[in-house]
Amino acid sequence: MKKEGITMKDIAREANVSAATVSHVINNTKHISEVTRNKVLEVIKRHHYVPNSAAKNLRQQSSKTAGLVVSSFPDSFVTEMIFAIEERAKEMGYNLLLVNTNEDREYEEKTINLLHSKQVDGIILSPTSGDIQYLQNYTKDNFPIVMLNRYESTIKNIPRVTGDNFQLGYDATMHLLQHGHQKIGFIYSYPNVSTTDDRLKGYQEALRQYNIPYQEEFFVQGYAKVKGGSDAVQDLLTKDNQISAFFVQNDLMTIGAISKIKELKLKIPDDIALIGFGDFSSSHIIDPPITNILLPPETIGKTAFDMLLNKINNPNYMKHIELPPSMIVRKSCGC
Amino acid sequence: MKKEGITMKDIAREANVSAATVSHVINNTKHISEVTRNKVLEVIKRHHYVPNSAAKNLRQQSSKTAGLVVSSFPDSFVTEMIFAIEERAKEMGYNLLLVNTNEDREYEEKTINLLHSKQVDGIILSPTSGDIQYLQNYTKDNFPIVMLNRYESTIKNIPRVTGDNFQLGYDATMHLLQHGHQKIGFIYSYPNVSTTDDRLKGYQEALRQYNIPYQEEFFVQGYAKVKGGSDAVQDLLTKDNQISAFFVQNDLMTIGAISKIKELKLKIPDDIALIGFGDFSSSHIIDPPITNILLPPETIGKTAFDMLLNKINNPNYMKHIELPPSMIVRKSCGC
DNA sequence: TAAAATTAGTAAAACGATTAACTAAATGTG
DNA sequence: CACATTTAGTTAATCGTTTTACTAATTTTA
Repeated sequence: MKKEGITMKDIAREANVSAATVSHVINNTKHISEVTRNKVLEVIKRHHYVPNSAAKNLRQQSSKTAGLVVSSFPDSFVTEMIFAIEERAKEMGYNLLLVNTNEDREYEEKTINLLHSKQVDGIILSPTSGDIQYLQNYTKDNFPIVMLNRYESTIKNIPRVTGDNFQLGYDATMHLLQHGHQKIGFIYSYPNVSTTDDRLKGYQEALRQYNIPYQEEFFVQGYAKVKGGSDAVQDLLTKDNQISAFFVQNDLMTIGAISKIKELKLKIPDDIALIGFGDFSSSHIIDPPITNILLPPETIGKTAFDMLLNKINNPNYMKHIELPPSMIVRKSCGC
Repeated sequence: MKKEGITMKDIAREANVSAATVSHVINNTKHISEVTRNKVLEVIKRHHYVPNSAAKNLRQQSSKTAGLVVSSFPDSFVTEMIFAIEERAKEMGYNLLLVNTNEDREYEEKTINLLHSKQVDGIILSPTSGDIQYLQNYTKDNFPIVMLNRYESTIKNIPRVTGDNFQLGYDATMHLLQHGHQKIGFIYSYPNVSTTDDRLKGYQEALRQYNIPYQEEFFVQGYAKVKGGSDAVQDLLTKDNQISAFFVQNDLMTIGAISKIKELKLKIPDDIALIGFGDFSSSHIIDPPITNILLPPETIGKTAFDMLLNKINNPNYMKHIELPPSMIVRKSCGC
């Protein structure tokens, strides 16, 4: 499709000025007399002229566009982060190119390449698991990248904002331990990512303080949807029917877990206690209301964008930000 | 930030060929001998060279990027549509520039301008309420736009995919009427948009068939979040405590509505029946499980992208697609 | 009033690809 | 062998801006 649009030259001709003048009027890059300026603006308005930004980008080597690469999608925590980033980008006059890699490392690398070639000014990346050393190709050229929510511990030179997932795992587990639970199932969806790893470390540390040995079979993976939560509960209870509590790592799985527990005619929190991650909106009307431990998606999102902006404006910018978790105590934990 | 990247010329020089040859190798636009091709590819690989797409776009007048402009965000129906569109775009080799207008008409218009100037190949738009005649500036130049989910009835020449919201309103209302309800509250969030209007017409038509006069005060607006749902319920029950059923237009509001109903110590469905829109994942574990009427977000999303592609490839493409609603009957309706 | 400084605008060279039109060498054909 | 065709690659124009370096006219200054 050829879009034979109006160009700056056309505007210039019609306003009897040079293209340079039109450009200066549009960008306020030089003082142009009131009369000329108005003449130009009038022609622009009349034709609904908007400058071609491919040309502009090409010339300026910048696009006022940022890439946002997430590794998974419809879980309310991620959605809200995306929303916050979009909002912040908008405020700052940026656009956002959104890509979901679906936890595919290969695709992630291709995406970063593509976005880079699209002249985005920087990328916010929530990495998949797996080796992301390829990122060093970009960072060594100082191409601005910041890591969102997850990080890769071997890569130190990329700014990042994450939650304090160690603390999160620790707090949630501690809370359940304090209620007297000894066998606590840990249900997660993505292996080998910092969020899971750190929460597990927190979980282990809490157990250690209670002198309870860590049992690997209580650390169970499931598909990050409702079904995954149900299956994980089933799996865990089959392994050991003494398990009396679950700590579930995302909202859909939490729903699945509850649904399975109810299906098994077990009572929450009397037979099984439960803490879920993230404050999804239905938590408080579910019976019993769910106790959640959470991180602030909006803050994480906005911070990520601000970091990216800093990195764009200052190649030496470097910071690792870790936000603390908080807990909304309702009934499912046994309180 | 200047990114002094490697250009095609650099690759050409190093491979001892012309830039044209490099381009041909990359794009397979001309037969190049095996030996030259490999030489070029080797140099490209060695430098991690990726063509500058600002230049490419400028030259080709196309960007393989589509704009996606939504009017609101974190409600699972919209999220899933976005997800589906992103997925389809990816399959088709497109990228997506995502903007949320937050129901702001002015901003919507600015956004369309901006995206247009960014050389997107087309735009998928879920319009705000209000006058969108400005779109005609684009359609008359055959700039590809398709309307998603909502439409504006005065604009006929833009392809669109929506749900059959008349049927949806009709079916939901009918269902409640069949359970003997006479006074049914209709809780919505966005006025003057086709989705609301059409559902209302369906609601009215159903009432008409039962010879029940339409009462405008049962048609109540609320903020599209949990709180909005609670407030609307409160508002309606204050107006008329004979109201025995609610039809709620989005997931978060449904949750708010339930929460308020429970707070008032009313039983669902005995005292108050309820049908919500959209199949959010917690519907079935809420007590009682919620009856939902819904539209298929994935189908709508994918269809929208396919339509856009059609429109991009054929300026005369024109179609209005309307997808039928379906109902998931659980307990909250009184079944 | 002559020189200097300011103002208002322009010409033309980028930016980095694609692609139509061309050339030169190699191969095929009668 | 002479001519046509195919193959492999190149040259240079082009896309639509921005921006540096320039000019010409006007105003200020001494």
